[in-house]
Amino acid sequence: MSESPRLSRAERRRRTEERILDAARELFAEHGFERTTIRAVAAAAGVDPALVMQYYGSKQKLFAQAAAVRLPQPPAEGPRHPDELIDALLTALGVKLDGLPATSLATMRSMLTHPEAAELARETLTRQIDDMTGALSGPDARARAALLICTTVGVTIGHQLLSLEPLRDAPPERLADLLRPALRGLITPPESPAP
Amino acid sequence: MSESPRLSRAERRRRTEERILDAARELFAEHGFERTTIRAVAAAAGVDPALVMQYYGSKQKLFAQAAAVRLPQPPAEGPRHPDELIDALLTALGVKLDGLPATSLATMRSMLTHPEAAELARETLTRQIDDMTGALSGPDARARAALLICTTVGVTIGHQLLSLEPLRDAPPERLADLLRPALRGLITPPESPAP
DNA sequence: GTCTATATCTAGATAGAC
DNA sequence: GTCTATCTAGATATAGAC
Repeated sequence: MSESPRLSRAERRRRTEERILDAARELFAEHGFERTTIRAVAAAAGVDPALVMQYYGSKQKLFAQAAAVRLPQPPAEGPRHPDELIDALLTALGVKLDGLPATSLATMRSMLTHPEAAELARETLTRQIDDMTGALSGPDARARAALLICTTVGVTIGHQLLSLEPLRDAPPERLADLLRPALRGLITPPESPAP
Repeated sequence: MSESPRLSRAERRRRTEERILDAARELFAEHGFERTTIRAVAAAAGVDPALVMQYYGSKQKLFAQAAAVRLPQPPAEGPRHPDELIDALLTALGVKLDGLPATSLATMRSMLTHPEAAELARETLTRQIDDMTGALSGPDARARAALLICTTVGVTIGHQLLSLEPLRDAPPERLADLLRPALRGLITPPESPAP
């Protein structure tokens, strides 16, 4: 079981930390903050519970690390073509792909019941809304942006977190195709035909 | 403080039970299952914690009562006019109005982290999806119905549970108007112009 | 550095006094 | 019938042995 023997102490420690964090992410993503125990995380990572505390200080801090989202999208500069926007949306929220990263799922899973996760989610979503707002033209851009983001959130929840059977069984690309006209309905400025 | 003195014992008890249930609904809706304590419910209802147990047996059972949704919409018979469907959707999920009943909020708040709430939510949403499916024509009716429901769920979460500022500040009717084209994009059968 | 053992805290549930 | 007091379980967090 022991890996290559030439691993520095620091390297071994780094790997253990990472293993713990990965385990935490998965459990937080699956069960949420409250129902995930330090013991379970330790067991999943194959370490002692005390070690988890040693490394991360508290359950809160462990969650903060596990759920920290490194926003990967600074692009969204100025208005773009609607179809690009739609694709960006579908990609960004992982509707297209088979699943969001555990990091995002962890935040999402707990955002309705854990204050810190709620704050994190609000910040992330607000930022996404702001980016999207800049890309929209016409009246009520900010509200429309918010509705766009919330739509993808709702679909993600139904698909990834609740596993609603009609969404779970449908191929992701098909869902993306079905969603396109709806998203376009929010992207197209209201009360004026498409430009 | 004592009410009209001519209240039968049974009547007084009934009112106390109701007061407890109301308090439970609000706290479950606001904080979720895990973070709501029997003690807090009792305090909010102005009774002793033991009384809550006496009446409802367990926290689980109290939650089940508080979150039990009496589905108020058997209508949805056969296909209708798209605009009617849209209005029904917007009304049903309380986007239009100022808020959902605490009962529904309680279920929603906990559906991502509490297994029983998740099951309840799945049943309710699946039923709504089924009703909606029957009202849609064209291919992939069930998937489109699911996307419609999830959209309203996402907006409700952003609005009522996360209080995203762009949604919180916008008048509900305005949001409804902005959502209409998007919902229409899912109601209109794909790959064919509007009938 | 790692783990055993334990302290402490919180909350659900219960028993018995009034 | 109502409440005080308590029991119990489960979890975070810590102290100290190895």
